[in-house]
Amino acid sequence: MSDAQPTKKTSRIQQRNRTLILDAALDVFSKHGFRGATLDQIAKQAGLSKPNILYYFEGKEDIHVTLLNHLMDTWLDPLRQIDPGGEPLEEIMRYVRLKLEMSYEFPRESRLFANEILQGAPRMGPHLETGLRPLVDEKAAVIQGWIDAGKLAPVDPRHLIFSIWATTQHYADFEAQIEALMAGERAHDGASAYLDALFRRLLVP
Amino acid sequence: MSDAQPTKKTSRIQQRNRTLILDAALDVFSKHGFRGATLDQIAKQAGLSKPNILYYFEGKEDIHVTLLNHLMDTWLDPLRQIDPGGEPLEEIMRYVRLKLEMSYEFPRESRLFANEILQGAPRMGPHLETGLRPLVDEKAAVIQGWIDAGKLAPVDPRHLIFSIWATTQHYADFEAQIEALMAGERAHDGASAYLDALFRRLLVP
Amino acid sequence: MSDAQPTKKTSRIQQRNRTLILDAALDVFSKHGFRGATLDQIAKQAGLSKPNILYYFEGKEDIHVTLLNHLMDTWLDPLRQIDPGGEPLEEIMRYVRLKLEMSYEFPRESRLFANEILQGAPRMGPHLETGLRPLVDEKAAVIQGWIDAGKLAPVDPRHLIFSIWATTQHYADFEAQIEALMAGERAHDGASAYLDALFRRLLVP
Amino acid sequence: MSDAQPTKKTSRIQQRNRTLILDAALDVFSKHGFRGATLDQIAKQAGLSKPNILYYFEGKEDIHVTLLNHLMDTWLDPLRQIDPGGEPLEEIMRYVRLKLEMSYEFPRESRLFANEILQGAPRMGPHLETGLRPLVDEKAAVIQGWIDAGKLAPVDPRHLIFSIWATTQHYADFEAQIEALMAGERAHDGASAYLDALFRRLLVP
DNA sequence: TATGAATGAGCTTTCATTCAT
DNA sequence: TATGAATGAAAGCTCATTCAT
Repeated sequence: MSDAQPTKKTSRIQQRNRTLILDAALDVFSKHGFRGATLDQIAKQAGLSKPNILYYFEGKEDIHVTLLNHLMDTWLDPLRQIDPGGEPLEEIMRYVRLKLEMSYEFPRESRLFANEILQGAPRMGPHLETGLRPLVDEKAAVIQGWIDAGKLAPVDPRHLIFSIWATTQHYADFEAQIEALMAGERAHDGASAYLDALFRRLLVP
Repeated sequence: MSDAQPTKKTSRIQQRNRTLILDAALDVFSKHGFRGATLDQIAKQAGLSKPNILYYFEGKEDIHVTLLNHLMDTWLDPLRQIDPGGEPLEEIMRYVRLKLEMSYEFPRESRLFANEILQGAPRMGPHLETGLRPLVDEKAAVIQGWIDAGKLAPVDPRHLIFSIWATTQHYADFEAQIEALMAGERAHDGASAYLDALFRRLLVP
Repeated sequence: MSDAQPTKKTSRIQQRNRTLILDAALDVFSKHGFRGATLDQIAKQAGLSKPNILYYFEGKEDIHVTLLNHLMDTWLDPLRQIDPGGEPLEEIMRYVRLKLEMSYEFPRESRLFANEILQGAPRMGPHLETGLRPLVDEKAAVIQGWIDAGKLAPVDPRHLIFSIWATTQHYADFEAQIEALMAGERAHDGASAYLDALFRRLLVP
Repeated sequence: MSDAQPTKKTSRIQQRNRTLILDAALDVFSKHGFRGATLDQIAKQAGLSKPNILYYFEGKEDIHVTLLNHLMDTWLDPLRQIDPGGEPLEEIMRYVRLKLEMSYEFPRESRLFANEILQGAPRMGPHLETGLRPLVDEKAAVIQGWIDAGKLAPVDPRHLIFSIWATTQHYADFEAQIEALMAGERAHDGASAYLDALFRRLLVP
């Protein structure tokens, strides 16, 4: 009835609702894990009815997988930005800095990811093998090249990457513990200086 | 030693079954998180009936809390062993080594703990504030003393501890990811050498 | 009157199902007591699925409490109707008659109530103290006034009320026993005449 | 081994334990009803282990039935004592007095019985029909005889008996309600005088 | 006699999902 | 699009009863 344009291309409202749902789901999944989260919680947080949630997504798992897919893209962006033509030490240090900032700005994303890996990545599908691995291989080779060229101290590039992930994401993933141990202090400032020293001393040739 | 007074009368079979249950529960909880774990899984893995599980423990939460209590003790042992009278750099490096070994030998414990912290530590009760914090405060002071005495390079002791936890536990907690990225290689050997270098270079004055 | 504002929006079907459930629950609770009743029985009797029952009520206890709340209102109505301005003896005798009729018309309600009181009224909450007591105090005072005015023989008004409750509700609460002792005879007619004599002779000054 | 007399005649300890169990069960059953009571509660209250309870009785129902059997005997004793050769009015009034005393001295028994009847007497078996009924028939005939002889006012003997039961047992069965309505006052004294008046006025010819 | 240990059946409740509109 | 209504499956837990000693 009426002019009804071919509405197949996801209307404004559709886009808005999908976003609402994903944001609510990110909150809930990152807080309670996949099994601990309920559609009721997500629906309530999104301000939509439960069946309406399932109009936009095929099920609980679909929401989770969609979140992980979106996440992987932005999550790996800093790593992609490591420039083979840049100044080696500064490229790495910038990566550390970016990852730490992401940990503070997107702790929910960090925890969602941590939850998934912690449980054996049952819903990551091929992402680790076909998405992450080639990128890590590529950047590890870049770093190895820098080391071979004497621009960086000789360290295992993969373990270097792991330790950057571990130390930066730790501030998001283990926030409950850090809060309990730092009380009032904001951990942020100290972390930034500390990690800068940690990796700089490791890597100066 | 060994005259076994009839104290609390936990019979042989009781002790055996409690151990069976706790071991099975450690498996299941560390794999699926608290909410994701079911008594059925635990019972099956323990080879006992579900009501029998509840004969030994008051409920799902009781099992989980018991595990966490047991865990905290052994988990913090390496930190307790840092000897204020020892050689500073070697005390720290031994701590790193011990933590990494625990990560390899007790990955389930590490993941159980990570799961709990990740979700805001809802069942850790007073452990973080009254158990962990004093210990960390104490050891941070020891390290600060060493730094003040010029025995270690000046770094924030708390962030140092966090980074040791993060990097060592990472090999247990993110094992799924590491497996995907290291393929055949055993991460262990490389990690040991890498972390030794990472922290040694940071700390030599 | 009747323009039906969209107040709380209890739809037709909702109202119907809530009524179905409450009626089924009245049956089951009055027959087996709170603990003896099961949601399965209620669901079956109501013709609904068990989870659907819990869509309308928060749980077994909620159903029971709702029934008791509804009940108290109608149950005390005859007592409320005792008119301080009426003819004393006839007011009392009408109360006896009404209570006996309720006992025959609503035996399930009587038994539900009896079950609850018999077990110490654990789910009646404040009803006895704040709902029933003031009403009884008030009516007892009215009766005492009549006695003081010489309109009724001097008796303790509270015990009078108790005995009216006891004798009338007995025909509902102890129906199983009465059936066994009266065989074919309908107890109703006899009861009506008997109680009329019992209380009339007591109260004529 | 040793002299071992033929132990089939229930030893001292057996008798003691059966009594312990029955007393505990009376407490628990009268408080929570049959379904609401658990063997655990009974065992704890009796100070015996659960399996030991089942050594003395065949099951939960057996305990309950045993209690009811014991009960019926003593419960009907006052009715049996009504003496056809006695002074009619005083015989009845003594019965009222005895029943009221039992209500105060054995409220648990009264409630156990009330619970059972209230739920349709599913475990009373033939007691009502073959135990109670003949006795009531007999005593109703006695009373009728007294009425026919002009010794008592003409009332229906069965309803008279019902009302005596109802009014006296009410003080035990509805104790929770009475407490709430009488607050501090002991209901006992008032009840005795009130019921004496109630039935005396009814019955004087 | 007595009891730790064990369990099948059943209970209330939760939850992802579907139905009907 | 949107949502009240409905449900099968499964969860945690209880309990009368049995087993084994």
